[in-house]
Amino acid sequence: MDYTRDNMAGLLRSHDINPTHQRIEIAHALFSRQEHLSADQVMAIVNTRHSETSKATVYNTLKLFLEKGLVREVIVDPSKVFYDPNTSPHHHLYEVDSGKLSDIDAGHVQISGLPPLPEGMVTEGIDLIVRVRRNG
Amino acid sequence: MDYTRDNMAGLLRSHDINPTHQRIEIAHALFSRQEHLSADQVMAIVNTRHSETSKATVYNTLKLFLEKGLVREVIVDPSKVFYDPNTSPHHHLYEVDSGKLSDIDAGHVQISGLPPLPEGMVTEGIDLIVRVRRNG
DNA sequence: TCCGGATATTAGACAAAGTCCAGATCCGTG
DNA sequence: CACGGATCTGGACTTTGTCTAATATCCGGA
Ligand SMILES: [Mn+2]
Ligand SMILES: [Mn+2]
Ligand SMILES: [Zn+2]
Ligand SMILES: [Zn+2]
Repeated sequence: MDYTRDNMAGLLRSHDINPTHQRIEIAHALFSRQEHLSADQVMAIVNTRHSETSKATVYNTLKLFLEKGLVREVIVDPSKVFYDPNTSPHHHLYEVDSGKLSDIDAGHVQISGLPPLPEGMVTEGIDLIVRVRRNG
Repeated sequence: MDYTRDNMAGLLRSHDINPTHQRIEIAHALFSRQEHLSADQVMAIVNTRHSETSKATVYNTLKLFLEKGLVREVIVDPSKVFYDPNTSPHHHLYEVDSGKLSDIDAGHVQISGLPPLPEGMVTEGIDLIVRVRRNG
C-alpha cells in the first residue's frame, strides 16, 4: 500500500474529509514524502509545475487535516509550524542549526514520574523534543 | 536575596552582560515575576508608566539574555516565543486553550530509552511539553 | 438536463511577530 | 570638552498566518 494520488482519496474519505483535487495534492505531498513540512514547503511542492493551489487553501487544508487527525503539528521552530504525516506516537530530534527535523521512535522511550495533572485537565499530548547541534 | 532592580545589575554582570537601564528593567520584569513572558508582554510591562524602551531593544535584549544563558526560550505556541527566567532543567505544562504555561519540576521525571545521537551531534537540550486541555 | 444550495477555492487585504538599519544617544577615558 | 565604542531608537520591512467577499465546483432532486 503506497501513497499514490489514487490512494489519497480513500485515505481522506476514511478521515471524513471530502477528497478534492487540492486536498489530494496536499495529502500526496505529505504522505508520499513522509517528511515534516511547513505550510510554505507544501505550497511550493504543490505548485511546482504551475500555480494550482492558493495560499488560503493550503492553510485551510492543513488545518482541516489537523482537526481530522490526519496529520500532526510539530512546534519546534519559533518561525514556522511543521506538519507531520506520522500520527503514531513518536518523538522528535531537531537539529538547531540546519533546521532538520526527524522522528524518534517511541518504542523504547519511557517517560516516568510526571506529576498528576491539575484537576479537570486532560492530556492532549506529550511532546518530547531532543534539540541537538553539530559538535565543534 | 530577592530580585530588586539593584540586584539585577549584579546578575547581569555575572552573566557578562553590561547592565544598562533598559536591560535592568527587562531582567526585572522577568525575574521579579518568575513567569514565562513573551517579548510582547515584556514590552508592555517595561513601558507601563510611559514609553521607555523600544521594540528593537526588547528583542535585542531578550536575544542577548538567551545567548548569555540568563534566560531560556520555550517554544510551545506557534505564534510567539516565551522567555523563561528559570534556567535550571525543568519541563513544561501548557494549557492549550488558555495559553497558560507552567513549570514541571524535573525532580522525579525520568526519560529513558532515547536512542544514541547521530554521529558528531551533541544535545543542546531536551524539551518535554505536556499539552493539556480542560476536560469537557 | 437544469436548478439551487452547500461546500470549496481564490486573490488579496490585513494582522502579528520579529528583523534590520542608519542615525541618535550614552558613557567612560584622555 | 572631545572622542569612540557600545547601546538604543523609530520605522521600514519580511514572514507567517488569518480573514473576507466573490467565485467556482459539486451534488441531489425536479
Ligand atoms: Mn544563570
Ligand atoms: Mn507569526
Ligand atoms: Zn514526526
Ligand atoms: Zn519554565
